[in-house]
Amino acid sequence: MVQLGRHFGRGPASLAEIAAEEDLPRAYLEQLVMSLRDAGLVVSTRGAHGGYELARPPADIQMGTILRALEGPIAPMICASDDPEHATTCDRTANCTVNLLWVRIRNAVTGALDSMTLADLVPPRLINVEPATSTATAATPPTATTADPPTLQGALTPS
Amino acid sequence: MVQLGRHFGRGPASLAEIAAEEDLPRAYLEQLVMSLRDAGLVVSTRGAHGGYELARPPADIQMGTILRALEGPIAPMICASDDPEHATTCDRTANCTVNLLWVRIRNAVTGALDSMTLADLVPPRLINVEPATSTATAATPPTATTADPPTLQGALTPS
DNA sequence: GCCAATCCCGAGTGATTTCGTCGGGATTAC
DNA sequence: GTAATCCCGACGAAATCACTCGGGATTGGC
Repeated sequence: MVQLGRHFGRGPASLAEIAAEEDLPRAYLEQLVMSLRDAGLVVSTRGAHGGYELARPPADIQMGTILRALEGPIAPMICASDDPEHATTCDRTANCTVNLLWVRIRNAVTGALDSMTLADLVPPRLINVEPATSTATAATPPTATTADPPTLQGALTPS
Repeated sequence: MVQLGRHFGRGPASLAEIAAEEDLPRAYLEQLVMSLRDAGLVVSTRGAHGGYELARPPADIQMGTILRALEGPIAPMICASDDPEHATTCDRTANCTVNLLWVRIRNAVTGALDSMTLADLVPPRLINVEPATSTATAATPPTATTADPPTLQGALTPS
């Protein structure tokens, strides 16, 4: 998750920590992270003070890779899967012209997905509301500390 | 459905006909077509010899319109809906940077969807069971181009 | 006028997926 | 040795999807 990206370079983060920050049930998060680990995206450290951290820098992790790890191959329809392994040809395939549409959509989605990396979604330095352990939040370069990067909000509302 | 497009100009087609051609349960098809009718995409004729037909020529019906009629607003996630009406801001919206990703994906999908019309999917004149070898393999002359509409902001990678 | 074909429409069902829980075992720092 | 943490399989609730049922309303043909 993005949370881990934010945490990159600071050692492993425990499930409890992430769950608290993300406001998700710990047990559920566990399942998700296991998938990510099986996909080689995160590495785990067992025992006390253990936790998870990214296997490689955020910029090297495409969002598509994450999604595929969590939800399987990208496929708007069964007949248009990302992964040839699961290309179950629906019985209609022969005369199903709509397939072309699905494939186009899938390409659009995978394109969008693979054109973004985790680094694109890790806020430069988003100061959380947590008042704990305040490390003098503003002690960073002048531009980076803005809480609302223009690029982010630009695409959000106007549709 | 594509079937109706194929039938365009030949008067109304009954549910029974379409169901037979599509190999779908009649009662189910009924539901789908009702949605399309409510959206003004098809018009119905009641009584004996009644049926459904397209409200306008296939080239004037975007696939996106069909999909929206059948499945509601395009939204990969609740926080990134097509329709501002249903823009339910998830409680995390404030610090959820992933939203940017979803919006991008949604734009990619809607772009792909709205760049195709029903006419693009109606086989020019597909001879049904005939093993016409000539059309078999080379059958994507017009569409094979990376027809990325400019609205897709270049997110599409050429496959 | 009657009948059959057809659309109209709301309610119900079963399978699948998604999200989430539970309980206990294994590993490691201190 | 003990507490923190990951590991892992199984279970359960809720939503969604694909589909069914049953009856009513409208219309063309006889």
